[in-house]
Amino acid sequence: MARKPTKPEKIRLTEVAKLAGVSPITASRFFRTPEALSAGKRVRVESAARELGYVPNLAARALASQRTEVIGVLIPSLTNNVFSDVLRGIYDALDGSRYSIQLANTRYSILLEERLLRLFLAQKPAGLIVTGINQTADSRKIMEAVDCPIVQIMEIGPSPVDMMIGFSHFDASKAAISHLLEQGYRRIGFLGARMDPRVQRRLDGYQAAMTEAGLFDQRLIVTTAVPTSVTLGGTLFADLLSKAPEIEAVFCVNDDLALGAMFECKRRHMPVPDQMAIIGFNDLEFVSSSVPPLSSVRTNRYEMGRNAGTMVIEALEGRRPAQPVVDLGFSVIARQSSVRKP
Amino acid sequence: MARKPTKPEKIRLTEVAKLAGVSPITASRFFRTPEALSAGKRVRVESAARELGYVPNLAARALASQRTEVIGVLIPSLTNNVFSDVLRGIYDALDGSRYSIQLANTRYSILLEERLLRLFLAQKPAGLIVTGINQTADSRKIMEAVDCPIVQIMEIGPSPVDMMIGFSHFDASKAAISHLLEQGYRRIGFLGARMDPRVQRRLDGYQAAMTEAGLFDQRLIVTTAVPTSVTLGGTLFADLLSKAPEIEAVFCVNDDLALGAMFECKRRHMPVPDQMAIIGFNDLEFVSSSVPPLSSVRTNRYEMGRNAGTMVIEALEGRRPAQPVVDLGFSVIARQSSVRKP
DNA sequence: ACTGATATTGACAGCGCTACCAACCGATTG
DNA sequence: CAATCGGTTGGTAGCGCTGTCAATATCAGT
Repeated sequence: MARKPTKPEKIRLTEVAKLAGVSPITASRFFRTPEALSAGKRVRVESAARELGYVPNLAARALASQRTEVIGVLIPSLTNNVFSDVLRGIYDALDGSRYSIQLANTRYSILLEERLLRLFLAQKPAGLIVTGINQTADSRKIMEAVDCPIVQIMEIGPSPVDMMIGFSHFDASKAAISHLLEQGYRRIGFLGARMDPRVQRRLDGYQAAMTEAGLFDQRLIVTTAVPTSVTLGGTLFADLLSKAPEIEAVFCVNDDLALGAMFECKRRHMPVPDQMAIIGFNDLEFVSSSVPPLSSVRTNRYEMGRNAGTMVIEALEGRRPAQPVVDLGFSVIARQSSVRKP
Repeated sequence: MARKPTKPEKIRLTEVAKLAGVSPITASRFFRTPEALSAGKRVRVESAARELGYVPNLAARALASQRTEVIGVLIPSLTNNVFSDVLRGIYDALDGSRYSIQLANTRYSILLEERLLRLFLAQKPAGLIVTGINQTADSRKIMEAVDCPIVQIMEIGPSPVDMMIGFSHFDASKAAISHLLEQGYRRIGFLGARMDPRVQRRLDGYQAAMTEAGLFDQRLIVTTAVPTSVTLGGTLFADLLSKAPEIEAVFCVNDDLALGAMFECKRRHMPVPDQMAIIGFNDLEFVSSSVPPLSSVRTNRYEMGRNAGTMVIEALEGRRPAQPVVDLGFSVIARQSSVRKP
C-alpha cells in the first residue's frame, strides 16, 4: 500500500453516489449538467449530497477536466479608489456564480503584468480581465493565443484582444476642457500625476482641445511620474502657479489632485472659482460635498467592473455579446468650482 | 482508449525528468525540497525545466498533496481605503513567495463571512487571514478545528483563534478624546457611521473617556448604520449641531466623516478649530493637506497587512511567532483642526 | 410487435503530481 | 571486513474527479 487508506469519514463523490444509489459519474453530472439527469435521480443525488455535506474537490475537478473556474483579474493598483470601485463591480458580478476571482496587482508595470499573465495562464483560467490596452507585444501574443474570454477594461481602443469595456479618456478630458472654455476660461492649466497610459491620453485630450481653441501653451502643463495624492495636488498646483501665475482654471487628471489644488487655493486665499476654476476627474464621492463643490468628469467604474464580469460569464456560457467593444461613456458634471457666476 | 492521447508537446514533470535523466519523483523533489537533491541532479533538473519551459500543474499538485498554496483573505469591504491599504500590505508580503491569495468580501456580514469561510476551507487553504474578532460561533468552531495558520487582523482581543495583529480601537478612540479634553474642549460630539464592531468599540472608548471626565451626554452621539462617506459626514454633523448646538468639538470615527464635517463647518461659516474642533480617525493621506489640516489617529494599516502575510508564511515554514498577538498601536496626530490657539 | 431515435446511465481509463516506503550508495565504525 | 548509518534516489499506487464512448431504457410511429 502506498499511503494510509482514505479515512472513511471523508466524503467524496463516490459516497454521495452510493447513498443516492447511482454511479459516481451520474452524481458528477448532477453538479455539472443537472438537466441531463432524470428528475428522480436528480432529487436523490441532491438530497444525498446535502445529507452528507458533500463539497466537491476543486483540485480533482480541475485536474480531470483540464480547466478551472477561476477568472484572473489584473489591475495596476489596489489603493486607487478607481480600481476598488471596478473590483467591487467584478466581485458583485461573479458573486453567486460558479466562478471565483484570482486578483493580481501589476503596479502599473507592463513587464510585471506580462509575468503575472504567464503565471495566470499556467493555471488555465476560465477567463481573464485585464486593465487597459497597453500590453507588451508578448502579452498581447499570449492573450491572443489563449482560448478563454478576455475583457480589457478601463478604456476602449481600436483592436480588442477579445472584448473591451471602458470609455475614451481622450474624449472625456477634451470634454472637460470644452466645458472650461465654454465658461470663458482661456488660460487653463493641466495637472497630471503617475502618467500611466490613461492619464497620458487625458493629457492628449487636453492638448487637442487647447490646440483647437488656439490656446495651447506647453508652460501650462505640470506632470509627474509620482503616484497621485491630495498633497501632491497642492504641490503641483503651486508649481503651476509659479510657472504661469496668470492661469484662470486648472484641469486635474483626478479628483485627489483637484482637492489638493483646491486646498492650495484656500491656503493662498484664492477664491474658487472666482480667481481659479478647478475641475477634477472620476467624480468620486467627496467632490460633491466639498466647499465649493468640485466639478468633475463622471466615469462609470462600478458598472465597468460589473459588466466586465458579466461579459466573461456570458461568453463562457456561449452567449458572446453582439458588440465586443462597449463604450460606457462619461459625463462632465459642472459644479460650483468651474462655473462662472452670472 | 478513454480519451485522445496526450499531445506530445505538453510539458509535464515526466518530460523534465526524462531530459534531466532522473526519475519523475526526483524532479518533483527539485521543486519542493531542492536541498534534498545532490548538487549535480539539482542543476540538471533546473536546466531541463528551464529549457522546456516547464510550468507545474497546480491542480495536480493540490490533488496529490492534499493541500494548496492559497491563502484565503476575508475582508468586509473592497472600497474602504482602510482595507485597500491592508490588502496592499498582504499582497506585498506574499509577493514572490510560493503562496497566492484568494480574496473574498464579507460585506460586513458575519453570516456571509461564515459561508465564505466554509467555501474557503473546502479548498484546503494553506492559511487564512480574517478581519476582526467578531465571528459567528460556528465560524469560530470551524476555524479552531482547521489545521492551518490563521491571522485575525484589524484589532486585538483576548482570545485569538490562532494569531492576531491589530490595535485597540477602544484605546485609540479614548486617546483621541483625551487629546480633545487636554485642549480644553468639554462638549465633545461623536459621529459614527456603519457601526461595525470596530466602530462600536471606538464609541465605547469615547463613552469611557467622557464618563471618566464626567462629561458623558447621550445627546452628543450621532450614529447611523449607513456606510460612511464624506457627504454623510456633513449630514451627521448637521444633525449633531441641531441636537446639541453648544458642542465645541467632534470626534469622527473616520477621516471621511471628519472631512465632511469640516466642509459643513465651512458652509456654516464656523471657523475650525476656533468655533469647532474636529478630529478624525485613520490618518488617511488627505487629512494632512486639508485646510485647516485635520487631526487624526494614525493606524498602521499597511504594516498590519504586511505583517499578517509574513506571520502566515512564517507559521507555514514552522517559525511560529513568539507572541501570537501583535499590537501595532496607534498615535494621535494633533493638527490645526483640534489645537487651541495659544 | 418491431424499428429507429432519443434520453439516461455506466465503465473505463486516465488528468499530473506526490506520499510512502524500499533500495541503494559510499563512508564510517568496531 | 562486516555492520551500520545518513543521505539520496526510485517504484508503486493512488489523490477525486471527468471525457469519451458504449450500453441500456424509453418511447413514438408504423
